[in-house]
Amino acid sequence: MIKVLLYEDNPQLREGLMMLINGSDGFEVVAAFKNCDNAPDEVNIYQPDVILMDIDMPGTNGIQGLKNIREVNDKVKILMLTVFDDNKNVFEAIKNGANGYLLKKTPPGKLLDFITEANSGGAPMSSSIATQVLRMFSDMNNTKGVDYALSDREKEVLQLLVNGYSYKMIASEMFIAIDTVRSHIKKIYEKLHVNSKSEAVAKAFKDKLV
Amino acid sequence: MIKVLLYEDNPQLREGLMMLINGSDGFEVVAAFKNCDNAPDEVNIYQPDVILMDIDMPGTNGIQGLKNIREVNDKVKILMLTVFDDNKNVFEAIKNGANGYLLKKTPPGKLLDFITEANSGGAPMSSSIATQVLRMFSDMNNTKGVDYALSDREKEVLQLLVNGYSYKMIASEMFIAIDTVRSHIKKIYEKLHVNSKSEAVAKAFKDKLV
DNA sequence: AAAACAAATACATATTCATGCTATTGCGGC
DNA sequence: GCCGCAATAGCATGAATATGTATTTGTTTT
Repeated sequence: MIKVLLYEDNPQLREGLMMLINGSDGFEVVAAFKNCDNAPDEVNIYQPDVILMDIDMPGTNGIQGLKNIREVNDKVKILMLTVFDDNKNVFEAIKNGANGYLLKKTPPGKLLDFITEANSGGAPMSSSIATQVLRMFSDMNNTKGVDYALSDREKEVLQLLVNGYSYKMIASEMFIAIDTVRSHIKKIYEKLHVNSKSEAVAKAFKDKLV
Repeated sequence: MIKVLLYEDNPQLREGLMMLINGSDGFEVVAAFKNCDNAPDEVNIYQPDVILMDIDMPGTNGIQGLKNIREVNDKVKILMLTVFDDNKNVFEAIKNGANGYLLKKTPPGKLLDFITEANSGGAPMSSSIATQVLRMFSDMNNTKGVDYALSDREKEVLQLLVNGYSYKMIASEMFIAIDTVRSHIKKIYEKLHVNSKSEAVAKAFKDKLV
């Protein structure tokens, strides 16, 4: 028996979900609330397996509710429910430990599957959400950004700068004279359009050169 | 009719998949190959809607095949197939524009659903994969890491350092004396366990303090 | 072959940094 | 009321950095 806790402000939808879930073998709604202002306490009391959490609720919204619950319990599976697959909320929810993200238009049969899936450690997502997540992921990791046309040697020097090496240390690390280090760094500054070590380091991080 | 292109080195599995897909209404295998050494050309010739791509293949592996195809075609949907849900490959595949990631143990009926889902713009994933993706995502964005107990003022100074300001500029920006800037920075260095501006900047980025 | 560029080295100088020590003020906790 | 701490400020000194100019030696491109 999977114990479900429900947070949904719309009375019709809340009742509908309760009927659906309670009417299905192996599922049970242990409680349902119209806001998650006291979610952490309620989770403690009812010890659900899975929580269905609406995103848009008056008072404490779903994301905040998620955070509050996660502060006291990182074991219960939390599925976020929303009307729109808007980028920002998806991102926030995932960051804060949601186990899945479903659109409200998910058909009832599918919803029960998703609850089961979450309960057994899966990460159910409506397909449009999954697509977004993959896109965010690949965007985030493919920034390889601007090409400053640094020479190999200059890249080496920059790498060492980022590691916090002084000119002197770079010189001995690379077996070259300190004056050579200077000229490399000057060239790097020109190419990156900066004029200090820390700016170069910052730029290296921002543009994922390292 | 969804046109499917198949890359799978295991003859039994390849035949099995062909039979399954060709035997189902609305699906058709346009071609099947035991390696993806010439994948880009083959994609051009057969114009499939969806590609099922095994990860572990002799010669060009699935990830490399994915990259090669994506260089000439970013429209065709590519589903990666694998025996293991190993972290590194999932990550690589997603980065390089895979549309979904399925375990080979996916039941046949489900597989057809997944192909349909991919074809209509979704991102089908076996649930254990989806769980991994979410975890990677949240790890990556929740590093809020170590707490160095910087005071508010120290955080301001660090922020300006990261922006490439000199002590003098920070002083005038914050309306304080340059010696005060020094004191703050000395304190920051102690707290971050560094001893130069660029190390502090690097640490700020690494530990997502900014 | 000439031109362009990368890598290495050298010297000079002004500015900026790192570090030590000291000291005042104001605020919150005990 | 005393203590600790954050924020402020000053002074001194040696080390590191930024910038300009110049030369030599290979490699690659045209």
